[in-house]
Amino acid sequence: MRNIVFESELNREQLAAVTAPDGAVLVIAAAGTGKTRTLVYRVAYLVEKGIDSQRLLLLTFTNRAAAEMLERAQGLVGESVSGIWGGTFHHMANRILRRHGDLLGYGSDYTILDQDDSKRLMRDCARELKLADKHFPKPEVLISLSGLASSMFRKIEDVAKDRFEHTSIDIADIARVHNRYTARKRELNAMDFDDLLSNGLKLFREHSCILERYRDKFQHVLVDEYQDTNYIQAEWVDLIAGPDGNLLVVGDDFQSIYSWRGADFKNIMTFPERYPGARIYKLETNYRSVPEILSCANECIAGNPEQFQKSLHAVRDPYKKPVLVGMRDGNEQAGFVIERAERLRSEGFRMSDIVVLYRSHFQALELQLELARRRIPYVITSGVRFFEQSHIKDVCALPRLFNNPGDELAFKRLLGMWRRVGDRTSENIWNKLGRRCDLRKPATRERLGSLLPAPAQEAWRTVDAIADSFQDDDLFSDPGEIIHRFVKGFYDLYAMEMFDNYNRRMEDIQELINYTVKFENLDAFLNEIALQSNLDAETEPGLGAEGVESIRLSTIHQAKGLEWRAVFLLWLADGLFPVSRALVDGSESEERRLFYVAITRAKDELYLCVPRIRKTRDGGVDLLDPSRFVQEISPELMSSESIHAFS
DNA sequence: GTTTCGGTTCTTTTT
DNA sequence: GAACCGAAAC
Repeated sequence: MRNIVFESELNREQLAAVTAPDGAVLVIAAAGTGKTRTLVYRVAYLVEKGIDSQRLLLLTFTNRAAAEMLERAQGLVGESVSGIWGGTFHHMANRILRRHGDLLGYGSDYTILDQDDSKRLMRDCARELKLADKHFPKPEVLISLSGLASSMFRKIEDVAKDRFEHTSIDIADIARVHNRYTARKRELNAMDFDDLLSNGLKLFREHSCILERYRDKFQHVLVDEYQDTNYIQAEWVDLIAGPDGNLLVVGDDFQSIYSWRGADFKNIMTFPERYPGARIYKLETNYRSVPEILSCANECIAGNPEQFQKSLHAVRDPYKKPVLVGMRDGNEQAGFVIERAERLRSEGFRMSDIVVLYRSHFQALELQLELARRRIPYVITSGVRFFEQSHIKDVCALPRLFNNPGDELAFKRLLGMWRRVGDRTSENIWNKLGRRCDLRKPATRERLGSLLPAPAQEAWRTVDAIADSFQDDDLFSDPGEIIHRFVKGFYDLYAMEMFDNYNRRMEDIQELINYTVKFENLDAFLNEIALQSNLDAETEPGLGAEGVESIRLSTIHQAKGLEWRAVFLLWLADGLFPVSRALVDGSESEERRLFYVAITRAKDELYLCVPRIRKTRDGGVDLLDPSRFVQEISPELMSSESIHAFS
């Protein structure tokens, strides 16, 4: 362990927060003020003070944030932080529920429904109740209602009423689907993401002995991005820390961009009331951005007068103003970004110093095409998450079923790939097998074979052979080997027939197999992938799959907490950003916070792209107004450019 | 009765 | 792309 001189490695604001005495601590950390640094040094400080790292709990919102913090902490104090419990709220809840879920009536082998699973399940419930017509809310909407109900501890009827008060939607129908969905999850011994949190809370509320155990275990609780906590998460943190516990939370109300999933920045605002003795520290010295960018950010904050006003103090030297770029359409925008990125590169920027940010995934389409055409390497944090792609879920079905013979969804997914087996057939067979299917038992496999229609026999034989070979090798708990043999024996051919981009998908699967090496057994692997959204979160930022320096393309949400030397912000037009929906449902101020998050990602250069027209689906064009967020910034704070590539 | 196929439509943000 | 829908095929 190297000798850390806290006084010289931190500024006054940071040092005060890092060395804060025990008890409740609130750190208000504006963008770019060294929030992560502060948390990491706090961990180091506690460890140096002699706190056993196993008695630290570090909660974050993303896997990436957790990984980064643990890594940096390890860099500071070495292996002595290896025992720290660090991860997302969902991870921690899962870890605890695996151990004590039986108290809530869950088997310890419960499955976690990812977004795709929940959506399908919800869709099936709606169909079952004959509520799946055009005018009924879509599964995603129903999921989010259920989630809001659970994360705000409100009745589904009330949540639905807020949303559908003046429509023809029958609230009772929503409740019926919701109840069916809840019942189905129980039947499946499954939890969706919201259940992990609400059951985590329920466990603590109803079983004080368990709560005591964890409260004793964790001497210090640290929470990152506290402004994004929802009701449940805040309550859960309150419980595990205890009223007199050592709880340090870090956040910035102005970076609260998750209210649509229940986050409530009142949690951070009311923290001092809930912890009357709490010490409050503010970090306002911004090390990241040049003053010109910060001036724009500060004007943006003023757009939300109902929020706590703050100003970022710059320490960097003046450089140049953010650039407001007017262009005709998406193609010109793509052309501009590429042309300017190349120029930046010739000025000494690395490709990984550059990011392109946008409100919604589809807004990156034209740019992606253009980058691909010109063979410029880029990485994108894609809309479809790695582990939710159909081919990945396909090859995980068999390992899942080996691991948990009661996993109905995995069973149906597996059989669904076989010829002439669809929803109905797999449902019937599942019932005939007694609603579980232990493929490790030869007798079960034989029974399954006898129930299948003739065209599916061939696929069954390969699975039978795989299971058989494992009997000898005792490889049932090696996920990589299961997937490998499944692909070799069946999926390879299947994928070739099914997908036109067969090659790319097989590369993904190979990557998945490599990824399994990290895990000791099947259970650990399956547990992880349910809560992991992307593989590339693990790889070096700025590097593509082959380790090539690349430009990153990302939604603003996914860029939170990160920084780049140059930021391009696309589609700054009213209706696109802010999205039109936000303007009717009153979330304009959240969009403005999102805009703030976007511009504060930039260290040196910021390009605000404002296209004037957009092609509509039917081949016409939409005239766009520049985003109100851009118009709110005083013109003299920006320099203007206009692109006329084709005129 | 089920599955498969071919055409059409849509795309906010994440664990 | 992928989810959905209706029509054709098993």
